[in-house]
Amino acid sequence: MPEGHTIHRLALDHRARFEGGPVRASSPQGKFADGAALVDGQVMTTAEAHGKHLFLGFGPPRTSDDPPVSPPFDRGDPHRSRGYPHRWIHVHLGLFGKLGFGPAPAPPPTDTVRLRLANPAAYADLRGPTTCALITEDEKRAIHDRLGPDPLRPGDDGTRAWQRISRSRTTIAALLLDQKIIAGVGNVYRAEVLFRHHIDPYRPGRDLTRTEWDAIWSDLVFLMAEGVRDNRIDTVRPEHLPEAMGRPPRVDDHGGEVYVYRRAHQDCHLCGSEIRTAGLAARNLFWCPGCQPSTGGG
DNA sequence: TCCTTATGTACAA
DNA sequence: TGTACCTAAGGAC
Repeated sequence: MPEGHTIHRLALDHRARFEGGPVRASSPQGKFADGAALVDGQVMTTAEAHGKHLFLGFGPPRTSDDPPVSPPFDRGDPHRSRGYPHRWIHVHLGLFGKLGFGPAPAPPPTDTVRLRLANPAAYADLRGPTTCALITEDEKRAIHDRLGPDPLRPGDDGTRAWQRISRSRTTIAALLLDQKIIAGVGNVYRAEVLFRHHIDPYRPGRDLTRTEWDAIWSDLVFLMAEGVRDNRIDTVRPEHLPEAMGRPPRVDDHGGEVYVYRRAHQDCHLCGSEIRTAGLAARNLFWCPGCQPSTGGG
């Protein structure tokens, strides 16, 4: 169930359990056997996310022969300043991938576990990723270079995205899923943020105003940070929650409250119109024709 | 037990 | 635009 918030949360969860100590790595499924063998016994130096991409950093353990490391060179990561090739495991969950954590002792893995990481206290099992590969620092940089700004990355802002959106004839719904333009937004946040800002998903990017885009960006910063904190997507404002409006809560396998995502043919919580759905670029789009009217001309 | 579906992406034609 | 890829859950039989 991965949009950007999931991946940033996974980076935090890896750091909490593994950062700074040696980790055992294995690939019970076998498809990542070579990569797992290369990082087995190394120290996880950090874990970070950009959009839906997860990067787990590894370096050799320090020994008593190693010189002490002093700031500012360690940057919290002595292994990267000692001339060793620092390695990364690049993970992309795709549509089906999952990462599950548990306390030690780890149970016997099933044969779908692509990568198991373990230390004396915890384990993590990766299943079904679209990508799990060992990469270099240069290869990692290339991935960052082809991704747009991420609402969850400190220091990123929406300006770079706006430069492309404001010149594009492509619909805003398609642009929001284009990871080169903005990284981390998936099908749920796309549908929900357009609803929250009353924007017709079919409007061309260049018909948005700067003010509208800035509001969308800052709303994504807010919503996705909440998503990291709660580990789920909730997009309904307090005054529109089931308790506030006296309607039954959503019964669904995703948990969070939403306005339009996967609510096709149901009534809009706010205006009562029937929520619509349509295929757009091989994904299901959801919107409310009442709250997100086409602005004419298009 | 089979079929469908899913919060994703890449590549071919 | 279509299709391939990866997994698991839920529903229909």
